[in-house]
Amino acid sequence: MSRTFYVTTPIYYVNDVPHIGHAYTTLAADVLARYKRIMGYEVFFLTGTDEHGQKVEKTANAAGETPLELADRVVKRFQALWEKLDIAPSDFIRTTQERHKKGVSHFFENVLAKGDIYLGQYEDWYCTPCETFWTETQLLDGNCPDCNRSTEKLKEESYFFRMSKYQEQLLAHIEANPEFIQPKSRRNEIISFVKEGLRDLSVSRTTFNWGIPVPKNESHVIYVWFDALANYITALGYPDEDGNYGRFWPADVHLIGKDILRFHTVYWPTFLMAAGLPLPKKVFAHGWWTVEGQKMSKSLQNVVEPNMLIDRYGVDAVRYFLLREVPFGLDGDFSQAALVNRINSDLANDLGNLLNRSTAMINKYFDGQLREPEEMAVIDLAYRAKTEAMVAQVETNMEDLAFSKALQSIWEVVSAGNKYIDETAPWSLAKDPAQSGRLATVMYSLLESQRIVYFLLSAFMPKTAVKALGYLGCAEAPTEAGLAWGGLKPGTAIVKAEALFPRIEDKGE
RNA sequence: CGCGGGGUGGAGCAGUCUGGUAGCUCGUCGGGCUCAUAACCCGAAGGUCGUGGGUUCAAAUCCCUCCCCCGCAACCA
Repeated sequence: MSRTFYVTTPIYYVNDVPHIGHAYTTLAADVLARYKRIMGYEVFFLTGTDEHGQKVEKTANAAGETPLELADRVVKRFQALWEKLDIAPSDFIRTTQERHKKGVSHFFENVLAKGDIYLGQYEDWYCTPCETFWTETQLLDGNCPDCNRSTEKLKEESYFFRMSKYQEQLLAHIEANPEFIQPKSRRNEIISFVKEGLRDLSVSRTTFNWGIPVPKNESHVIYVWFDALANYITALGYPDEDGNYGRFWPADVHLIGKDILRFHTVYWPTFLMAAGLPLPKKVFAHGWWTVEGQKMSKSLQNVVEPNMLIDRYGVDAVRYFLLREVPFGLDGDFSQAALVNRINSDLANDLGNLLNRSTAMINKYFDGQLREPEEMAVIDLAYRAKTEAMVAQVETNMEDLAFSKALQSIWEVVSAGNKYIDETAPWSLAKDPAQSGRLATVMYSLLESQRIVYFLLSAFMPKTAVKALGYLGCAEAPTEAGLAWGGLKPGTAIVKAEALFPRIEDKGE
């Protein structure tokens, strides 16, 4: 029985267009999925779109189209971006699909039947022009915080989820499973939130129609979060126990942005508890990007368009930058200057140049043919040991979702390679025919270390890895076994590499 | 007094739990090398570790005061 791994992104709201934030989460999931596949896991990587809710309904009406037409349009943009980013999900779920609606209805009825959903009265301050309910504390001087007009107390019939009932059980789960909510600061946030007390949650709406109807009471639609969160199981075929659901649930990790932490660590787990289903093993909330030092917002018109970045800098440079620049879990700033800096320094100078000088030398000295290495000297063994240690470090880092650290670990070996060349001075060895065997060993070590580097990098930069491995005469797909030293076969023809990442001279302007 | 995180060389960060030469990346300056994408390797300059006080032989690290920044504070995808 093979090991499985299930990773998800949030499903993105179609009222928004794809930006760097969406790309970030989805990219992280893709890298994790690729890495786990290399390590021999059977991986299911899910992303998709959330298409219900009042905002979608309103936006579609304003644009003179149906909500579904709007969704179809936006879904294409998301899918096109993932393709362009070399992101390859196993499935793409849309909340308007039949499989999802069926699953959600079943999930709702299940909890209803267990008595944890009941019909009651929702009462709060309502802003009629905005068609939005606000809580007492959200109001500004009694007025709507959005439009500043007056609000009135309104009652509406609503189904409620008995969330309060699960407060202690949830707290116990969070405390017994330190890995459940990450990073730790977020975990503390949620613990103190839950300790303040959970109230029952309104899980239906009657003020609009664009959603999944409550079973047997179609004047209500199911609350968007109840609907949306369930995608993680409906995409697997829930409630059908056979197939993917039985195979992949519970999820190994839900990757989310920090803005939707509570929905994933309070609402979702308590829904699952009520339904009697296992909880996801881990929820990881990553940080937020600012852009050139400023908060990303539509009104500032500084929302970073990933398509433009890819066209300008290349897909792998963008993939690398996003995961290298900032520790996953912390906020970071996106700037073109920083991106250019990373490309020049890490990708061109360190990584690409190492491949160039290595493959150039073997072509110059050995006609492009990899020779059998002789006995390794101390310096070679140290370099090899460093390479082998990297594999273990990357494994640890990936387990912690510390993408940035994983890349740092890889770059330590890249740097060690550049230093190794300097210290072994192959150009001197090449001048002395008696040193030919020594030179063969150095060249082998140099290329073999890089082969392993690119095996690991194939999770982060798939296209670059294939290209680089091609120069190294290595066509096999990266596997865990292939991470061991000694994979390159003597006799292999090594091609002199073109620059993987040409330096960028104009600094981003 | 709501809860929590943070303020470290020009920039971004680590180190704080388990006190004892303040470290990394980028940038700057000097040197080396010539295989390479003017790349690479070595070295140097640069910090009273937010403020004030306390504990200690010794504090970025422990305790207290104050200042500043940022999250969370429920139905908002």
